[in-house]
Amino acid sequence: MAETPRPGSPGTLVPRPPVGRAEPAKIAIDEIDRLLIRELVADGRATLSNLAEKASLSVSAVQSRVRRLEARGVIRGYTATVDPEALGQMLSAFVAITPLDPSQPDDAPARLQHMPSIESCHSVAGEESYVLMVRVGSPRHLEQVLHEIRATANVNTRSTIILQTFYDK
Amino acid sequence: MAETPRPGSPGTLVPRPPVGRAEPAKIAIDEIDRLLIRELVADGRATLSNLAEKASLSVSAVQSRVRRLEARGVIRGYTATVDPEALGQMLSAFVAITPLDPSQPDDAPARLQHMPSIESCHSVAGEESYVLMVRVGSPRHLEQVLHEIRATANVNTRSTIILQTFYDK
DNA sequence: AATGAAACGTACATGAG
DNA sequence: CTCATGTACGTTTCATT
Repeated sequence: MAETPRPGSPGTLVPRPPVGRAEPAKIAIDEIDRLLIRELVADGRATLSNLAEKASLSVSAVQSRVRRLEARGVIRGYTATVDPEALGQMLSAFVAITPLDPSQPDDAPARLQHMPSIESCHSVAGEESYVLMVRVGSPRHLEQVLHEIRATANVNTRSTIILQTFYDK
Repeated sequence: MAETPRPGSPGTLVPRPPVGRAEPAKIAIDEIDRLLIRELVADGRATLSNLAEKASLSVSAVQSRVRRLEARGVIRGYTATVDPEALGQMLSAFVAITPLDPSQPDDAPARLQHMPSIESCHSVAGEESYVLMVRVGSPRHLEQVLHEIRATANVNTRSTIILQTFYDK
């Protein structure tokens, strides 16, 4: 195959076409779908009739779209949003962890999954290997959880205490 | 007031009573409430009858409890859980930011709130001042968002790319 | 606080155009 | 996708314990 003329030769700092939005979209998700999703994120208990009104569509049409979005996994499910502090989880933190022994199989996420104080677990490209979001009742409780994390997954931890959450859409 | 006898004198490493759960609990949330919350987190569209069955309670009893939890703000609301990748947000990152000019009023969270790529914003006790969770379509898009964050809030940024999310309860 | 029943409203499913 | 129909069900209210 012939090489396409380089749109910016190596070493130049000339950027390529305008950014726009990356649109990999395996299958089509149109504007109506996006509207329905927005509404359902705003109110997970919205009825089909609610949605139909917002979308200026019939209930049936909305129904099939929502079912399709659910089937495709675009909509994963529905959940109640709970105030952690109301449940006594007064302290939240990001906990970045690094395996101590790189020669051993790294199954930290699996080992930690059962711990109820761990809300999420991401593997990351950065100084550490994983970042956890942890919610506990008190500093004492955090200490205990950190000990358990270290012992369970054989990792170092670096914690960043959350002082205030401004928004979490 | 007389000083209470020190339960562990300064300098000792003797811990105090067992950890248990910190229970600040302004008002009572009993086990049934917790069950209802758990069920509603698992399925935000669960009906009162569903919940009544799980709790072995009457529909009316469940109704008043759920309404109370909502009114108190324990249950903040209901939302659909959406797969970010299905919506073309293929890249997520933690972005830690630090104000460049400490003498200026720090209103970074307010300034950034309008940006749709920013999913959450926490102020933290750590090396940086805030940690954002950002979702974008591509590395190019991330670059653009980072520029906008820096320009809008007059901050430095340090990004940690999320490679994979194992769980996010 | 919880129960049970009664009444109401409507959300949802289905099939035709 | 719209429209129309019928059933089922979720919710609300209230009297009672």
